[in-house]
Amino acid sequence: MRKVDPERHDEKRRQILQAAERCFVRGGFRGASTSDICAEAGISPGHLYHYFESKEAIIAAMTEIGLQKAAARFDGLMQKPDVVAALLAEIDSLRLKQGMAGSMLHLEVLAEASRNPAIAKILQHRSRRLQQLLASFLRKGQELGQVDPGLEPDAAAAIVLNVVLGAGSLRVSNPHLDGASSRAMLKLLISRFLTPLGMAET
Amino acid sequence: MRKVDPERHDEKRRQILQAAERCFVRGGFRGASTSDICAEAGISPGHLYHYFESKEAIIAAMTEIGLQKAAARFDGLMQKPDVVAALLAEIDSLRLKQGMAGSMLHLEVLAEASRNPAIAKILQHRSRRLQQLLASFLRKGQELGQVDPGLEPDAAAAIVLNVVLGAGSLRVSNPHLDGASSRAMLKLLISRFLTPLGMAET
Amino acid sequence: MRKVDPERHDEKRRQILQAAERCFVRGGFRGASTSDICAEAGISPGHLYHYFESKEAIIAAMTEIGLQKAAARFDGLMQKPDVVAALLAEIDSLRLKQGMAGSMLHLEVLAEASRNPAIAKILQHRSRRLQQLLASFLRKGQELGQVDPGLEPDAAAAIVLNVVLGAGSLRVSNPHLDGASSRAMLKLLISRFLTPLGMAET
Amino acid sequence: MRKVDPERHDEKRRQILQAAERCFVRGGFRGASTSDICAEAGISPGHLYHYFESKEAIIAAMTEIGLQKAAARFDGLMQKPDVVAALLAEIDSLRLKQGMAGSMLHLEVLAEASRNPAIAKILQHRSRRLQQLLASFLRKGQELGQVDPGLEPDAAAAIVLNVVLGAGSLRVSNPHLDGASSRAMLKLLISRFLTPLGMAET
DNA sequence: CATGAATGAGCTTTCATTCAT
DNA sequence: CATGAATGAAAGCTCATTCAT
Repeated sequence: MRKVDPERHDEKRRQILQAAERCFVRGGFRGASTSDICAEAGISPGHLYHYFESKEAIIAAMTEIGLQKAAARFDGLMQKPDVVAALLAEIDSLRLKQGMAGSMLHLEVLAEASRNPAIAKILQHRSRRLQQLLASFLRKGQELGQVDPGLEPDAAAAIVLNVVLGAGSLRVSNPHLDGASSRAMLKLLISRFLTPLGMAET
Repeated sequence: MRKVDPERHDEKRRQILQAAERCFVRGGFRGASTSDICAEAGISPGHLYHYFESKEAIIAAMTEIGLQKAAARFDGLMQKPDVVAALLAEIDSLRLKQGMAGSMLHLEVLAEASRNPAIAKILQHRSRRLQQLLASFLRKGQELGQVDPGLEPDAAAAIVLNVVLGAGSLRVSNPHLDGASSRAMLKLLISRFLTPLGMAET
Repeated sequence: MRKVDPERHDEKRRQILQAAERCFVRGGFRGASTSDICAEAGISPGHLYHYFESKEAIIAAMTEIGLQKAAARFDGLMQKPDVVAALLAEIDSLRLKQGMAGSMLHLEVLAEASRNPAIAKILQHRSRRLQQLLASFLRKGQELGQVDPGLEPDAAAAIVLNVVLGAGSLRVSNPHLDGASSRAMLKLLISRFLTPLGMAET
Repeated sequence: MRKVDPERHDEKRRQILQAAERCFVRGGFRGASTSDICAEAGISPGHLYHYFESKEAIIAAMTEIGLQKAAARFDGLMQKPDVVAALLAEIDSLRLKQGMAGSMLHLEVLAEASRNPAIAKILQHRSRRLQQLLASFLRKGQELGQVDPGLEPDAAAAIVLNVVLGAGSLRVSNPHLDGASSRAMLKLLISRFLTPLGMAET
């Protein structure tokens, strides 16, 4: 005799977010209309507002989720013994798993954040967390002699994150590019940046 | 009964594009209306269509111009004796000169291209040119022993270009970041990537 | 298997009407949504329709109640010995007790009635009752020599009622007006209108 | 070769306001949609916003115009020799000329002003002007011995104005009322209020 | 009795584009 | 060349009401 079923509510929210994601991938944040999202989610136009206060709230929720997922992945990395190798492996998996969708949405988030303060705040907050995670990861690597101790961990983490997350746009400007070789090149870039000078190259 | 003066026409086009740029920086491609652009350019709403077929044509023209400018800058680099040093200097000047505007517009172009085939085509065409330019530049560096001969020039050029152009989004996700130190970090990243293994670090 | 308890039902109806009144004072009949009313009454949106057929039924019920209350007050006046004095005292208490709420709602009722036949009917029916009450009151005053015998009681009652009930709008168009002095002025107006010509002024 | 024709623009604005007035009389400020107004004015839905910033701007403009017209009428009164007689004559003409429309709109304005600060401001500003006009009118009457010198002109003006403007709602709550006799009653009310005590009644 | 998910029409407003002047 | 009036589709959002549970 439960009055409210918060599980069902959350489940529906998740479904709507997934529908929204598909629409946003197709047309971007501005290009996808709330009607599109409702149609994709199989609900009526007004009902969307039972679950989200506004279209912007959907964008915000999706931004949050996207970056939370990324953080969860990095959390997993912290357990691996070889820091640099783990990071390089991560590059491979990042690119493969999310396909185009993730990259495109990340571009959308960046573009939106550059003029929408609410989204900017979420992006910055989550980015900071990711960087702190990566920085502590790098520090561990420095202690183990796997990462160049001369690198300031926080600034290095910011740069590495930006490069890795920005790699998705390679496909946009160079669709003809060979995925494997550009991924290899990217790993080489990161590897040379982080590896202590005296060490041999993989 | 003066004929259409093609110079005046082009001059006006340029003015409108500059006005459009200001509007797009403020609100993005979708967020800026043609009326905004007309107001900014000091012309009437209808008159815009004497100079551009559609709003998309404006976006296309601006994408072209933006990438042409970047190409022109790289052209200049080709004259410098030390290839890597020139590239690093370029990173500094890139960031300083265009400020936020350039980065934000580049994000817009990428986001737009990821779902608008017309813009994608322009972006890809111009990117290819830029990469060819940079690749031949790298090849020259390899001949002079300034660039690691093991790097495949085309793939390396793509990666380097992506990293440099994507650096603008650092400011979006990390507004608090110290510009100088992140610029230094970025230069170190590029330098370690390109420099032959045996050479000392700057 | 308890039957529907009509007392509980009526009690709930009253609670909802009170909640509705608060909402209508804030935003007017059109400006307050049924959801607002439900939230204010602490019930779920659907449950409202167990107590009222429609939003208009709530408005109608409130119109009825408001005018019934006014009638009850006038009923009390009928017992007082000095007719005009009782009426003037009533003016004071009317203004003080209902504050802004009563006036604003009366304005809403008038505005709504001017285009909603159902509400108009209620308003007219209840107004007629009030006027008959006041008219018989005036007749009594005429018999006692306290009210000018030359005044036709029904028409005079209509005018006096309109003036008194309309006084609430003074605060809307003149918020800076001194309440006491305008009340005094209003009492003078009514007093001079009703008092027989030969009699001295209070 | 005039570029803009402000006359045409103003003429169109006036036409739209007239169309809006008809719609507002029918359904009130909230009940009439912008689409209704556009249809009534014979323009497309979007084009309304060429002439008015928002629906509220239309309401505001109409409020202004309505009260300006009232002020213009009162201005005319200032010329008449017998102050009270002129005012009474005005009551007759007021009621006849504007028919139901004026009264209903005035009710709308009052109801709207009671919760919309922007409209309240306009109403209060214009009301103040009207009252100052009427007050100076009354002062003149006092000098000429036509108005009771004991009345404080400003407060008296506020009351008289409220009674006269509020008379329109008589028709709403008493549609069956005889216009002539209630008008006579109203004039008697005003006359007894203003006339010096010693003077005979008309 | 009571909930809140669900509907769908309708709201105000924006905007790229066209066209008579 | 240039204007700005005009269009009409579509946007995000609200709301009275219904209904399965």
